[in-house]
Amino acid sequence: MTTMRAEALRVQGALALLRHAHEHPGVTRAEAAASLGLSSGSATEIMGRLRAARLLGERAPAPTGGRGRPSTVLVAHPEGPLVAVVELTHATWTVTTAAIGGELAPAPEHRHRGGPPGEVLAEVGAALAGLRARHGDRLAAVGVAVPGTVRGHTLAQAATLRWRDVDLSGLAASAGGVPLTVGNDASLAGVAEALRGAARGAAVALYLTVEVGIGGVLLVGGAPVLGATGAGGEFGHVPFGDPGRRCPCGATGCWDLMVDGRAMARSLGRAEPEDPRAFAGEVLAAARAGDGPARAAVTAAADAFGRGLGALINALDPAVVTLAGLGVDLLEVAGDTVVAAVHRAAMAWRRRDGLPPIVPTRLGSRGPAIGAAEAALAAVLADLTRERVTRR
Amino acid sequence: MTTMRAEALRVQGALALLRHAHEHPGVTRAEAAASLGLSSGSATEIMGRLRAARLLGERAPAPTGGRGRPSTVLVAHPEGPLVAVVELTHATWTVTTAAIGGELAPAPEHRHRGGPPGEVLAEVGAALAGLRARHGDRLAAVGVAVPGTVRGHTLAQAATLRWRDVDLSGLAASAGGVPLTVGNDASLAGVAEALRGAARGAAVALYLTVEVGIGGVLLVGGAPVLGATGAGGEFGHVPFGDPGRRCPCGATGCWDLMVDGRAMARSLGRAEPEDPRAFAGEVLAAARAGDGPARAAVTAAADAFGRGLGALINALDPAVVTLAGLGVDLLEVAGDTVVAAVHRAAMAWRRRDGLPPIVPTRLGSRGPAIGAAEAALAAVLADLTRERVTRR
DNA sequence: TAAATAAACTCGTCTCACGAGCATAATAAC
DNA sequence: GTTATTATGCTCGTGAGACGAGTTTATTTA
Repeated sequence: MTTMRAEALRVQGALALLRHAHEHPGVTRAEAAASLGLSSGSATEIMGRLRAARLLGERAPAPTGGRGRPSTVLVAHPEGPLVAVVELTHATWTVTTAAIGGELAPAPEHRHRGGPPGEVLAEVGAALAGLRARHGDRLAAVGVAVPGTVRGHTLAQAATLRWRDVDLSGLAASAGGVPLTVGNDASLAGVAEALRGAARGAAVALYLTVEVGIGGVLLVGGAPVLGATGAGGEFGHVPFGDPGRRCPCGATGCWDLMVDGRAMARSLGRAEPEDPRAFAGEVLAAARAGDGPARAAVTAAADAFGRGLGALINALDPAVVTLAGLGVDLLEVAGDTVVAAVHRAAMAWRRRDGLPPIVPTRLGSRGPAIGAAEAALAAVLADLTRERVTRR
Repeated sequence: MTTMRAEALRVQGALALLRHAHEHPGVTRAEAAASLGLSSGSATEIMGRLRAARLLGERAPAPTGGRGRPSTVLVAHPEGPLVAVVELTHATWTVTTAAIGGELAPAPEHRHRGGPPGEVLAEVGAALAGLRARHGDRLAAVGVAVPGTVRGHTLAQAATLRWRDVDLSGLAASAGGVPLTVGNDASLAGVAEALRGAARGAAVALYLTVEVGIGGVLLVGGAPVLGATGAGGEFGHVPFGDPGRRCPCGATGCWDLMVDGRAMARSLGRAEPEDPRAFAGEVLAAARAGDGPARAAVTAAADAFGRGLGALINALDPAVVTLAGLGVDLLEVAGDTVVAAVHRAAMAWRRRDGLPPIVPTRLGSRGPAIGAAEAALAAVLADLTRERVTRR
């Protein structure tokens, strides 16, 4: 009866190399060994074990042009573990796979009719069963990104889908009973941005996405700060707005209400739009085309957005702020207004020392899926601690 | 030329036991081995190495009353490493030591006249030199808690001391050139609360202290989220207050202005007090004694405090909120008001699911010193990764 | 074709943790 | 007071991982 600690210790070196290869796709064995401080002998030994365990493979390098024996490139083992990645949006679903290294296999986007959960989940489940049939035991985990509040394996609330308390653990069963990780799309996109996007390497990063309301997450060392119940990152429901205005969330003055399509409609004297996201798109297009009232509405939203951003920068001191969704548009159309508002809201000494850069997402709409893949792969790597990665 | 990775791996088991003993003072060897999953043989071997390295010792147990051979209690080695702990407040300084396990040696509190930095630092430096003379090489690090903004080893700004850009690295020299960790007093108190106080074990905890303005820190897994420049936790400068009111920090509407002695003075129609902290104390005493206007002023502050708290709970979703300073008084005198305001500011589903407990600090005024000791000891433990903890 | 260079492989050695068996220190039962 | 019971600590042979010196291999340059 060998204890877990010993096993964990044993595979430490192997796991370190595996993690490094995952986090630095395309790295050569020699580079990896150097940055981990491994001797070439140890690297050989560890690679032998990882190859035998079907975790990591090597391929011939693209010729570097330099002298000396070329080093092999570390890649996912061709028969190595895969994770299934499910991305659910208010109108589409996508199922694909990712291997160590994090790259997503291309996959088609399916539209759904926004019906009851069972209908959509059946389709997704069938796709997962297909992956299971194709890849068998290689399928090691499922990562799911959903547009709503997540608690454990259930989607507690998804306003755009009009779903409540939907249990997603059936998806794990469809994929053969493998571990399941479920996350909010914005949180996962933030993770992706911190691991492989515009916030890579930042010790503390803030990710904010504006669609209908504001979603976001604080990332510390690439890990999302999800809070005690997994519902952290509700920055939209901090009262940076008009204290007299009641939010559907039950609080008043929420920042949410000042930034999105609903706010623009109010600025323009219109009724609340059916689809605030689409409405915001129209207003932004008009503003880009030079329409005066539209510009004013966009500028007002940009100002409110920047004011809140400045306050969050005061409180959290991120090294970088990454924006997605309408945030990118506000930055493009009224970047000066955003920056000026951030400036005004920031503490004086922060202005002097330089505020963090505010940059658009680099992964765009693939963020949630990439983040879901990372979450699932992290679970797979963590699980290996218990498995045997021994010689032969 | 042995690489670092190998050394790090070698001492892993020893470090794990050492950390466990540090984090669970008074644990027995048998308990520690069980929770780390070590066999009794391994525990013996590791303890042998740790004893030989003068890191950990054992003492005879208090009789448990149970059957069987009693297990020894893990304690800091009597000749083991010590850290010097410096706590600087607006009116006092204290220098003491802590060993593995984190307990502070009792030490007198010295008053200072709030003069120029050199004067006070000379006194502190002399005390550190004294510790160095007494303990020699056992003194392994210095941890400092200061009432102000810290950047690296310099105290960038300390309003109550009227210091700016004071370099503290001289303190390391006084102690014999050992590593130095400097931290903001509120951040360190938060760390202490998370590791050994009321927030122990919480995955995410929020610590807030009200003195003049609001200091605080978010703790994730016991580690402070200090942000990119080390200036995170400025929750007092988030605009939960009156948007028209300008804050000395350069922003407007800061929460700070609504909660402390200055706010109470405004409520009472008084001029801004010289010493807002002392003034707040008087108002609280009057409120406790039943004075009507004082009660109203305290209630207003409690309401503003609770409103901001609720917003922060929305954004960060802590498992527990720990209060210090005036926050404790507000909770005692007007706890109902605080809780009601939190309730109103929280999102509806959070109200339903239960808000996190809001509790007073358990470490009181010793928080900053305990946190400084923890920070310094963490540096010492991290350093051991490179040292040899080998047999004999 | 040979020299230079960089990387991978081989193999003897070291250290760590394991675990089975034995020794020890306390309480409980008689 | 003596013996059984129980939990713990110690001894020691074993296996695994990483090291590093020396050797082999693959590529570029002369």
